[in-house]
Amino acid sequence: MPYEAERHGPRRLVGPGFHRRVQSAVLMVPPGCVTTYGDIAAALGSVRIARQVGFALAALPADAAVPWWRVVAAGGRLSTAPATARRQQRLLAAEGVAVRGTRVIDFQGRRFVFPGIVPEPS
DNA sequence: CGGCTGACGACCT
DNA sequence: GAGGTCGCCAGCC
Repeated sequence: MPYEAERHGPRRLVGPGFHRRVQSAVLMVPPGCVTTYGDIAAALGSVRIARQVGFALAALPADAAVPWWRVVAAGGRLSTAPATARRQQRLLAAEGVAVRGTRVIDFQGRRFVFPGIVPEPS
């Protein structure tokens, strides 16, 4: 599936290669499901770059065609930035994903597992 | 090239 | 459960 943001012109696309790889991964997550920064990091090749995944999403423009709200922290917790967390909760609720406090209800059941996710080689 | 900045995650009180 | 510490590393000056 092509990268939807790409069709809207270069200005919508958050540039560098790493950011694009993160966005491609997020686009795989279907509505009503969630994934974690760590899972995306693992899908990209290293569980150690979970934090960079977060920064890449933070750099997204407001009009990016990327469902960033489906990405939560480990254990189904929402992001630590309060303003972001509120927006995220509202967007998740619109997809039928309930949140109590800062945690997704039934996180394991809602979790999207990336195909071919492999633990770090060396 | 070097320092700064963080939507994380694991672990500790 | 609710705080804090620390290692992690890609971008951007």
